[in-house]
Amino acid sequence: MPARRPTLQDIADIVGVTKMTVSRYLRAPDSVATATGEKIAAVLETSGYIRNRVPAILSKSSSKTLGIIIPSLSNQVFADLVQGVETTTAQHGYDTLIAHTGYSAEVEQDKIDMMLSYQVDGLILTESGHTARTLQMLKQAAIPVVETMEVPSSPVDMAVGLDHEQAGYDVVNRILASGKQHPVYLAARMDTRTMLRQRGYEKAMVEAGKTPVTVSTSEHSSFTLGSELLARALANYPKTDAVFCTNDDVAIGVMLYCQQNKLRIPDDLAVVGYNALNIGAAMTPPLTSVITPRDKMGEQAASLIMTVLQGETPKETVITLPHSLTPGRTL
Amino acid sequence: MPARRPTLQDIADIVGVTKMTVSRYLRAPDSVATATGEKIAAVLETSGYIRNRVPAILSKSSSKTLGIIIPSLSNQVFADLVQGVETTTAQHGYDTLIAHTGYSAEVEQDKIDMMLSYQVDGLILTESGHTARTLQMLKQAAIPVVETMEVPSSPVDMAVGLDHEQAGYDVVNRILASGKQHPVYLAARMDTRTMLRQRGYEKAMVEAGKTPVTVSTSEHSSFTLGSELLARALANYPKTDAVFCTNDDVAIGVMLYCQQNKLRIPDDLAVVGYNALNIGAAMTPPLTSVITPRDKMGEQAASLIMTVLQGETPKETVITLPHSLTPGRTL
DNA sequence: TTGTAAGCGTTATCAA
DNA sequence: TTGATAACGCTTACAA
Repeated sequence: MPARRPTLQDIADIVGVTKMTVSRYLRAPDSVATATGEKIAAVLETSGYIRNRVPAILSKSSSKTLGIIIPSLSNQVFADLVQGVETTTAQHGYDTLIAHTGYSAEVEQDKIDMMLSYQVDGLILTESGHTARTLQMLKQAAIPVVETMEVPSSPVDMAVGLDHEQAGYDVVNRILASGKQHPVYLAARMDTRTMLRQRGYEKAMVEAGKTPVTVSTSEHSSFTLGSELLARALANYPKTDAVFCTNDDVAIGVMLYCQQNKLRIPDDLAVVGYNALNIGAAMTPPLTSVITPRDKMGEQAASLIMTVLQGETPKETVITLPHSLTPGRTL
Repeated sequence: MPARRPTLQDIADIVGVTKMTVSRYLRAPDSVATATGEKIAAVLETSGYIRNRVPAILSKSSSKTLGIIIPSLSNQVFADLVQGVETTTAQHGYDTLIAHTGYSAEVEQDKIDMMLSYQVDGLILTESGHTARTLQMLKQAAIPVVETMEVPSSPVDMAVGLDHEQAGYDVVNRILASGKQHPVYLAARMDTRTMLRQRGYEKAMVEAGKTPVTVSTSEHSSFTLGSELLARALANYPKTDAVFCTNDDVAIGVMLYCQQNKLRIPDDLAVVGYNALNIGAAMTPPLTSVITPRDKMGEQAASLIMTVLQGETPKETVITLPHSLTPGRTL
């Protein structure tokens, strides 16, 4: 076991060239004489050299890496977003670093600090509530930043997202058009998107001359939580005949509760979810849910950053993607 | 907007001291005269200085950061593991960097390469199948490495995990003890843990004088997949009266299929899952599932690394944690 | 209490 | 085609 990792100098000493030649070989094998290249290749192989990008980051202040900050590591929604980002970054030879915040703006600040101290070339964020210090850091860092998932009213820099308020509004109008009279909004932990959907719900309700009713909690959303929220809704608002759920986890919990309590879906209770995850399709009847193009958002967010890093100016820097509804049968 | 991020030198120039004094202030405010400290603090505030840890990483070859490599970003299991790791690292002032592999050993190699090139001080891995190049890199890097989730037969370095084969063996014996005659193993994408559980299943079946039957697929596990696997099992092995599922997603899919097809659980079909996620508790009847202490694994894995980084030698470097079964009612 | 000098490992630049 | 040199921004060790 070596005392320390081999450096370019170590390789060069063995081969009998300077580290500059080895460095050249690593980045462009053709820029070195064939014979030299072969010798270097052999030594690299046996010594198990691991490249060290820290010096390059130091001298160029660039790391060929994007940072992605997501709220949660166990949510398919953000996994899809990351997948989309990496589809694009991989094509451009960029790496990605991932950190999660647990939906806390303070943790987000710390993670952004860490990523900036690692000199990421660009950042992709997923929440639009930032601390003052975060905003200051992002400004100072002067790197391209894209906020995703939602489109903030005043973006830090660029944005690719959905109009969640409009989606909520559309869903509720569909529910009302189906003949339901008393749709209730079920909300879990209040992130920004949850609140935007609520606003859309309320707007549609008010326009229809109805009183909006939201049943919410500060807990993480979960399947069991969906059951609890529905129980509370039915207890406090017995007329409830439809629920618009802030996400599919809650919607599934609602459906499971209905099965246990012999409520027919959608006859007794219409259910609409949000994000159209796989489990909804496995339910009986299949869950009606809002389709959100997460991977596309990720791809476009990364594309915006790549464009800026190439010194070009994107045509649009704030992009709103369309939403639609699955052909489920719970509405 | 500045052309580039302010450096310590910039701050120092404004204050009228050397960058060394500013550096001292940042790390230990008391090591600087009170008056000087106040001046520095003021300038730091207005200039929005962001610390740059790259030079320190370069000169000390240490980053106060651990790398965590997980297969998937949308699995509660790995989210819990990361949570456990971060509980420990936070106490020691260490940061974490996360990367995901999509269950590919080649991607794992690339991500490990990236993390090593960022000079992480330790690595936490979640799969035990590594490429030759990965093994060579880990050896050269000479940093503490912990493999988690399972306990490999020949660990790269240290390990904290569960005995999945034993867990599978125990589950199947419980199923047989309940009177079921034809338990089938339902497997999704074959990662190492899925195969270990299968081995335990087969061992128990053979010991009971029965023929093991595994129904599997190369696809990602999902709820819909659980339904499909069960349909295949029932079609090909009509005597099937119990299923041991490689994870809860598959088990839930099985339960949903049973609901649709009026199969009674556990009378017509017993179901056992793996990981004891939240959704299992929301089902009717509640899913019986193997409890895996993910957060504890993460904590212990990180503790091992912290111990080594402090120059001490851990008492045990290969730790097997206990498993148990939820008090569900599907068995 | 503050300052000076050297060094971390790579790459851009210029020279041979 | 290869080499010599300087630079990136910080911290350690030593000096004042």
